[in-house]
Amino acid sequence: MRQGTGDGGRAPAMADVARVAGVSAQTVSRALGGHPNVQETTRAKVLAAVEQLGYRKNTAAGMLSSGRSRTLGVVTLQTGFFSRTALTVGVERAARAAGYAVSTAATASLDPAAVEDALLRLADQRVEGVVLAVPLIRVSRRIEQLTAAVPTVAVDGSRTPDTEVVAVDQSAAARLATTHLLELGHRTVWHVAGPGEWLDAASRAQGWRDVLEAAGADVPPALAGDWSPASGHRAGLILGRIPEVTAVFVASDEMAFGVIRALHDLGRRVPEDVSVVGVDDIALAAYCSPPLTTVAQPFAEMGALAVAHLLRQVARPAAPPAPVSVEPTLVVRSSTAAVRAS
Amino acid sequence: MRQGTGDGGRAPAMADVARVAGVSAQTVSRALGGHPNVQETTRAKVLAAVEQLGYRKNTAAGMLSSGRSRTLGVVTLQTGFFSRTALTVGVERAARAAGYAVSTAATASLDPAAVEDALLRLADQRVEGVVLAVPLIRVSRRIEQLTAAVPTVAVDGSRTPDTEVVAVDQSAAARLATTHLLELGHRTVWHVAGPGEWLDAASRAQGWRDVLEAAGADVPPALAGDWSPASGHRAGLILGRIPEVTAVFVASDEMAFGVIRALHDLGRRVPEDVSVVGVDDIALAAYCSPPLTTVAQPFAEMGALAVAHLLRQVARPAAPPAPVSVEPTLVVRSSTAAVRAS
DNA sequence: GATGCGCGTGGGATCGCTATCATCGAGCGG
DNA sequence: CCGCTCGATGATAGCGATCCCACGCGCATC
Repeated sequence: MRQGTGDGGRAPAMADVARVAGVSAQTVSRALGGHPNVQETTRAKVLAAVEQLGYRKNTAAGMLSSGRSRTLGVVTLQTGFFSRTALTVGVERAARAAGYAVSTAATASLDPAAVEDALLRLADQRVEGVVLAVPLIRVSRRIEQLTAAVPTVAVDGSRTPDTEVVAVDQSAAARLATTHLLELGHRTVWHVAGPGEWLDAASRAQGWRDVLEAAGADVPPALAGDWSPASGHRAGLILGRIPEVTAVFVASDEMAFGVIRALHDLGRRVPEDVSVVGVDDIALAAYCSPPLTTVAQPFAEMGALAVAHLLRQVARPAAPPAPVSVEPTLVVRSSTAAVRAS
Repeated sequence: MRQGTGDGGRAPAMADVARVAGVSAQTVSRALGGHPNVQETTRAKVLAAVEQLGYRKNTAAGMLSSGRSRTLGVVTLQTGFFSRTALTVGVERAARAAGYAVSTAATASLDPAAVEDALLRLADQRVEGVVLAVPLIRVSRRIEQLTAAVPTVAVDGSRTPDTEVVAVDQSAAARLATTHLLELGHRTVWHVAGPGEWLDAASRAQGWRDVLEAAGADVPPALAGDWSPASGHRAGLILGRIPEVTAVFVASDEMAFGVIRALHDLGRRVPEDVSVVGVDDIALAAYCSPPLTTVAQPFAEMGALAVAHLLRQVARPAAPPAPVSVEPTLVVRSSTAAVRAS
């Protein structure tokens, strides 16, 4: 009747299970740990005792004893950005499937000290691998040490000397968007970029510039936002006042809607007067007005890929870092249109 | 020169710090644990040794020894819903401020078995409190046991016998929205609800119905969505074909934009022909077209409040459960307009 | 028939910390 | 000046799992 939870007695330990099953604690450990050399009948007895007592392994004890935590860490930004959430979901799913727990450490800023702090919190938990889902502006000596001490995968293109990289090719995303706009007949394409410190933002700007230059088009100055719809709106208020602006590539969907709203406020229609392309393909992209042409990024897959790399590295620490690039895809909706023959 | 990380030697333990500081391990423990009865000079010596060795406490060992984890758990849905992300951020910030770590357990569905699994994962980590951020459809016997075993706060209005509740008054949110529409002169208000299993959705539907009945207005049948923009779009395609629909209260912003898109597809203008109100006040609400009138919910504050309750309960287990209700606020934008005198 | 090997099992020792109790000196009223 | 309390520190015993080693057994080998 003593069920583990409920009465006052402390939770059952492995020794209790051993007693009930009529074996040693050692055998219980092996049976539960999936070791090969345990007789099937013994394992069954152990499992029955576990069931009866409602026994659950004490992870702290296991960790202390074995030194292994079977936990992966994620360093992420303390924001509701769609991309980060989507990625974390992918990481968690993949990790759980591999029998690993996931511990996330959110950092409030990209400041090296804040990132160090997040890494330290993960280190305290003795995570066996880390997914770095923040764009590192500056890599401090301390960050290098911390990422060198444990297998680490960066998912945003930033890297430290000992970091593997699994990232969407942001430059390719930008080229996809810019090329699409040029093919629609636009003379050139303007750009609303993300914050300068984000590598994603820089790569997108670079891809955009490359395509324009290759096509012999003018390269207008890029405006910078902070990923927020409000910053997109501010940029849009500027672009909307420039008559020759007919095509804009915006570095994120949320900013893109801000841009569209501003254009609308200024009486310029999308896509009739100005075509707009975003990046991310958030759920709302297809349902706001107008439905947004955008570049989709496979965040969940990236999370899964990052975990796969991590586990490979955990299993075989000698494995050499091999950057992996995931391809984005263009989703054409109604915010882009061919230039009218005027 | 041996810095903890870096060379092959194992990480420094408390005994190493003790040796360097010239005191006993026990004193190191006390100094680091913030105990009162430690001389200031001794504490300084210990801190210096810690700094020199790059020592960090082994949380697993501490947990095993003391039985306390200084960790709070969050049970959440494995989705990118804005509300859940925002809430988790609030929880994390508040917990960290109180010196607690946060461990999240995502569940893929609302199925009791899946929720049990998430709770078990948290129990395995010996969390000292749990924030239940999932709307419980059905509370299994097992869930009751698990939530009774540890202080628990539900943040969505669902509850088990031993659960405290910190929730936004969803019924009030619905009344705010519905009243706003009636005051604009609409004869009645239609409703696109969330999934039937969600208590939030049910409360919003109830509040909507209450206001209509109190005003002596017709209560049209409610349509149900699944929170996704796509489901809002489907509902909108139905509502848009009914000529007498002039006002719609939608249970979430994302669905609201789906509804607006559908109305637009059918040639009905928002707000000229139909007024629409959403719930949540997501970042995009102000920047899509038209800017959405919506009911804002203070998610981050709720997270902080939940943590406060939890910590109070951890400190004083006898404290009686006291449901707390947080008030939502109406944000009027351009998706609602007075009925034209026709 | 002794040797050796592999398998299934049990018996400590151990991980790093905290709780508990013991100790030792300083301050103080009687 | 004694015994008392109280504050600061040290020694010891766990917490609950895993690791390494030893042990007994059956079977193939020479």
